[in-house]
Amino acid sequence: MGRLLLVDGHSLAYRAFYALPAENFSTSTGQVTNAVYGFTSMLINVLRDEEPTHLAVAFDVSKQTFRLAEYPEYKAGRSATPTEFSGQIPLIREVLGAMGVRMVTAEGFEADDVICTLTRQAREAGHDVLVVTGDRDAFQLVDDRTTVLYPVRGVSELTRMTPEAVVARYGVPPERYPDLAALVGETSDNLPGVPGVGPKTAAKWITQYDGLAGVVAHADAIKGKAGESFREHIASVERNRRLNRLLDDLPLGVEVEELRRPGWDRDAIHQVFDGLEFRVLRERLFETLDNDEPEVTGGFSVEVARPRGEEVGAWTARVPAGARVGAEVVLAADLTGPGSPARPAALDGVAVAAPDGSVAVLHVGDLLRWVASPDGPALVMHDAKPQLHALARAAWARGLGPLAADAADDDPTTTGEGHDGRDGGTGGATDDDVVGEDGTTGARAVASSIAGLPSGDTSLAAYLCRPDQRSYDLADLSVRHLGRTLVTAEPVVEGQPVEEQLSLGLDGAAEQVEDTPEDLADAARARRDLRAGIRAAAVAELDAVLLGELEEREGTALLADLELPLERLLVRLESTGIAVDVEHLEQLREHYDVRVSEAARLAYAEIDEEINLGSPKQLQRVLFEKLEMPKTKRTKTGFTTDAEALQDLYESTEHPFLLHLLEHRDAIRLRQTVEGLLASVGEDGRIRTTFQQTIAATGRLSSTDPNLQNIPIRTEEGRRIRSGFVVGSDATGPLETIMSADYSQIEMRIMAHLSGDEGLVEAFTAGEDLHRFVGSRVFQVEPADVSSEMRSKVKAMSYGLAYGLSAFGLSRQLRIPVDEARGLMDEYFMRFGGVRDYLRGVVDQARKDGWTATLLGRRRYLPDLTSDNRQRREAAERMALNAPIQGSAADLIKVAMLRVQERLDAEDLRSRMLLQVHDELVLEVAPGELDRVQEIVLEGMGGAADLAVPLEVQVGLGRSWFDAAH
DNA sequence: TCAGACACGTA
DNA sequence: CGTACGTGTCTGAA
Repeated sequence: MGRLLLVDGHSLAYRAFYALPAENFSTSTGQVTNAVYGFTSMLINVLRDEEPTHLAVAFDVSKQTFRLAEYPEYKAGRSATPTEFSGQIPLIREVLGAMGVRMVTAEGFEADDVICTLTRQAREAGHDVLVVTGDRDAFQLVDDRTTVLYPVRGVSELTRMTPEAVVARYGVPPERYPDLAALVGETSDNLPGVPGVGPKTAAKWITQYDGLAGVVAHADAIKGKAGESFREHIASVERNRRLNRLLDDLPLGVEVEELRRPGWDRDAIHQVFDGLEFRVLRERLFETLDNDEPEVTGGFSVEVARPRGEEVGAWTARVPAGARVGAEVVLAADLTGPGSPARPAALDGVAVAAPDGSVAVLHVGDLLRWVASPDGPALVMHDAKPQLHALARAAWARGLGPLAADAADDDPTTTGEGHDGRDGGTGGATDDDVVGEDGTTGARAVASSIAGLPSGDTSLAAYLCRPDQRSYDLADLSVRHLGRTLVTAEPVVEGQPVEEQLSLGLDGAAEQVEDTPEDLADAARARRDLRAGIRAAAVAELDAVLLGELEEREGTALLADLELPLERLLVRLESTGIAVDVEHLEQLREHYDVRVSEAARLAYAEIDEEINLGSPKQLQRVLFEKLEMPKTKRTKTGFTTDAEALQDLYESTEHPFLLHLLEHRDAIRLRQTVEGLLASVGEDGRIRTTFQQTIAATGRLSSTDPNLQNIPIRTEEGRRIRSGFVVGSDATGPLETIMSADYSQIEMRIMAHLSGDEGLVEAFTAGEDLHRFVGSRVFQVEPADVSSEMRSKVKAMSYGLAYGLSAFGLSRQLRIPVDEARGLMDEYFMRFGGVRDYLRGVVDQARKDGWTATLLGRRRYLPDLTSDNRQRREAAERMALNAPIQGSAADLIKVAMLRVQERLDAEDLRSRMLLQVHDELVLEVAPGELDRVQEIVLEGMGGAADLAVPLEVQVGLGRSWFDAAH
């Protein structure tokens, strides 16, 4: 089932022509291009926003139509088409030709009839249809699966005409629209309507008499002047109706399937756009195209060598010192194999792809020695963090001891030992020792070489280029940026019969597989080598392309100096983990469990039945049907039962069920949180999260598996969970305390810095409570006279501003009238005009450039800022307001993390960083190091940037995360 | 079994 | 009709 986009070429070009000032759009040769520009721009927007699968543009071909034959005055009286316009039609056709868009015409008919016919065909084929036209006759096509996008205000905005929208605007359903138009007339077609009859009257009649035919039949019954006028003009009304009926049975000789969106001819587009001197438009077009399936040429074909001993040096010699090589670890078995969720896999070497295209799988020891040597390469990986974990485990397991990059593993039983059995099972080919023939010499160099890996990471590079993408899958990037498919065998999965897996082979082609166990194991290993080899080769090529792209976006330093070092630091945070008091958590679970049962029991007693309290559907039945409570805010599937709504309901009904329900919700959630944490405690009593570095479009980290960035803190009961995160031990012995350090009001400080607003800057240097200070300005009272109510209003507004909050939103949040909210905002902007100017400027700049930027130049691209769809556009505007602020805060804490770790390492301290929670760092401090660590943290965080306002850092200490909070 | 909707925790 | 996330449950479709 697809979506067909049909565009009325003439109608839109015409609109564009009159909407855009010709003098601003002409090429150096004097060719006027305003219509071409407006038309193309609109088309790109619609392609981007609506993502049609099929596409055609209809044009009128001749003046001689059946309508003209019936009514010689049809469309008469139009002023002659200016030559500046008609001259642009061939250019539009050129653009469409280059884009491979099918153009459809029919001799003797209008574009509307073509569109109507194609609409019918597409509907019969089961497709949805979108029609873009400035001709209102098309409204008759609208139904639940056909939408007309009708331009308003030139071509800058399109109105979505659904059946509901047609009814709302004209008072008649879409199929009756032509009846209405026949009565009212259509000036642009020179079809006069009934004098004295406007849309209101026409709609009334049509509804009353069930259509135009009924109106005509009852003509004599219609009273008044309008009725009289109608009777005099019945003939022309009926003629209008004949003329505005669109034809759906033209012999076009086109099948809908032929309209499937074609592959793009990039060269042709470049040529045409060069001629038209469209620069920005070309970028927008390619951005849109790049989001679609690009054309793909061949795949990668590599020969994978497995050099050993002497052969290793021979192979590595082909790589110049410092050259960038792609690398991908070869796992002895897949991580996702059945029954082994997230179990560390053994390493069976590392595939490396040399600049000359040759690929080898090196044993871990050989690779690390090579990297550590003076003529070692620069390794580039894709999503290096999990691979670095595997490498570090492998090195540890081979007797190298904890690595600098991974010094926290103090329990060898969790580090990847115990996979020997599997190695044996897949061929017995275990890796050789990291330590070479020359004994332990060089082990230290090898260890530090891992600490410096990787030199590049293509997933980070891709993320910095386009941080809004959902995933940075190597195969997708390869298709998008290299135009090559990544055909790799799926890794052999543990737990499934190897024979079955291998019989499929690459590309599903049968492979020659002998059936001795040794042969099967060799074949499985060869497949894993090939897979990793192909990926390494892709990484090497992708690296070059993405570095170029990143350079254009001025993000090279961000990658090299921030994200890559941070990735290495995150490896350490993740492998360190944070200690938990399991006993405490187990007691807490029991406690919450009692609360859950008790709340459920009381809730059931109130309603005399045992429903599933976790089912919004069942809750809706009980609340709104059984108990007949007032309806709450609508959701897609009914009425909301969220906590805020339940609280409101309680205030109006005082029904005790609601309290028990809220209590149940709260308790069940806390129990779930604790259970999740308990489930992820490792054998050493520590919890290890995974920090995602390429997920948040603003540049923040995120935490998963478990998420340690959303541990409760707001409620007393929830905070008890934080007491379960405690100070632990390392290999040397127990550490002393947990340290929590957070930035206070980081986002507001960034706002002050970026806006340069004098008042706000002063607020941070005045030594007064921020919100009290702001409140005194807004309400024009002495700071001491700012009431707590004033303070909380101002606080909500200040933070809301960074999110693009509207007066409406503010009124809803504060439960005050919209007018009061608006007054509050006006007053705020009056006092802090710099903030207003800044916020306005951010959106304007982003619309012009296409992106926002943070303090460190991290960009976020927001193409929807020019969308014709108001919802999308306004959503993008709010993102544009927030991205520089949230993103700059993310920049700062990342810088701070690196600064802090740099000092901890330089001074060889045992204390270590455990968690990052957006504006907070959690550390574990070793005995005797407290003062020094506190200095380092205060200096590292406070000095992360030199802003117009000071960066204030609060530090707390305690045996648990709760105790360390302040 | 999977995706979407809902609800809710954090900054 | 306030940004950025992750996780759990329920539900209906596949």
